[in-house]
Amino acid sequence: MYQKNRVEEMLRNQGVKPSYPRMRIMSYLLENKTHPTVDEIYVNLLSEIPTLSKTTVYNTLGLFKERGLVQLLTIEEGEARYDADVGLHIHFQCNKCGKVYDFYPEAQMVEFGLPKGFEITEKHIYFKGICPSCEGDKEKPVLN
Amino acid sequence: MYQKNRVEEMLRNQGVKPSYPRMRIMSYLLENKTHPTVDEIYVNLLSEIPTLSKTTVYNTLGLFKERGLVQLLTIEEGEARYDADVGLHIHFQCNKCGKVYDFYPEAQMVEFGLPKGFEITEKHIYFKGICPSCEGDKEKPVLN
DNA sequence: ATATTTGCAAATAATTTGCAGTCGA
DNA sequence: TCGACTGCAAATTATTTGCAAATAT
Repeated sequence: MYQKNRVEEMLRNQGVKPSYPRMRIMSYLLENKTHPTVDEIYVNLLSEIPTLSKTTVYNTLGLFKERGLVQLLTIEEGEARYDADVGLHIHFQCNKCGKVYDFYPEAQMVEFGLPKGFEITEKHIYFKGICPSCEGDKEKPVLN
Repeated sequence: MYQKNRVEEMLRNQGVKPSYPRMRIMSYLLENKTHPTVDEIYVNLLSEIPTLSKTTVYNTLGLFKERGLVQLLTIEEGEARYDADVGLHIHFQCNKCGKVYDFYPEAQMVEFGLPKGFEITEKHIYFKGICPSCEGDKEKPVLN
């Protein structure tokens, strides 16, 4: 469980005013490491923040991304997922259940070089396949 | 320039009937290694195939992907890009001009392992940043 | 003639925008 | 009070779907 103050400080550190919706959205991301979509965040917070609008969720996540507080995952076509872990790690999405897993490889396993002149600001590694719990049947996404 | 017969054979090999639109779409991908979006393919082929519809482009690319003839890139949010090179390589997208570059790293540089039980069918590596031609100003995407 | 492919138009889904109301220093 | 934040509704964009017409074997 993240302290309210801790989250507030995170936001302030990046120049983001810690309004109530922003605090709750950041807390949600920190407490639910499930790479939620905008809609998942919206739906789940709506019961606690009845006045919340999806526009605010979009605005807030866009702002967080700009300030480097979150990562935007484009692993799946047609929907944006957000991750409060901004460090380099591998995302694996199961083609059957749609769940996204995290893996933290040894540093030397992800050492790639690019020619001089390319300034890298973001690195994303996405794998797809079948996860152990879905092993057996190889159908396409069912997403519950 | 790809031989008509060569493309036809590629499609047949994967059980795809080589209709005229399919041949042209595959040729476009083979000749324009720019990771085009559905719309780019559609617009560019329209002058040569006036009856072409976007539905056909969607259908065809979906079929190609199913048969492993092309790769779907989700490097950018909100639009699907397609790549006829299905081997593992690094995609770098410039935040300013939006162009997507390809890099072919040494095999040992992209050796990552996952726990037993995860069956991997696709690997994608996406980098973002500023390319040499856009060096100097770090604005956000302009996309021509 | 029969199955497949194509293409229009409508439907859906995610995201963005315009703008008015609200909140906080 | 002023600028920033929020939220509704409408607009935009990408993609999918239903079905009829065209095509090919």
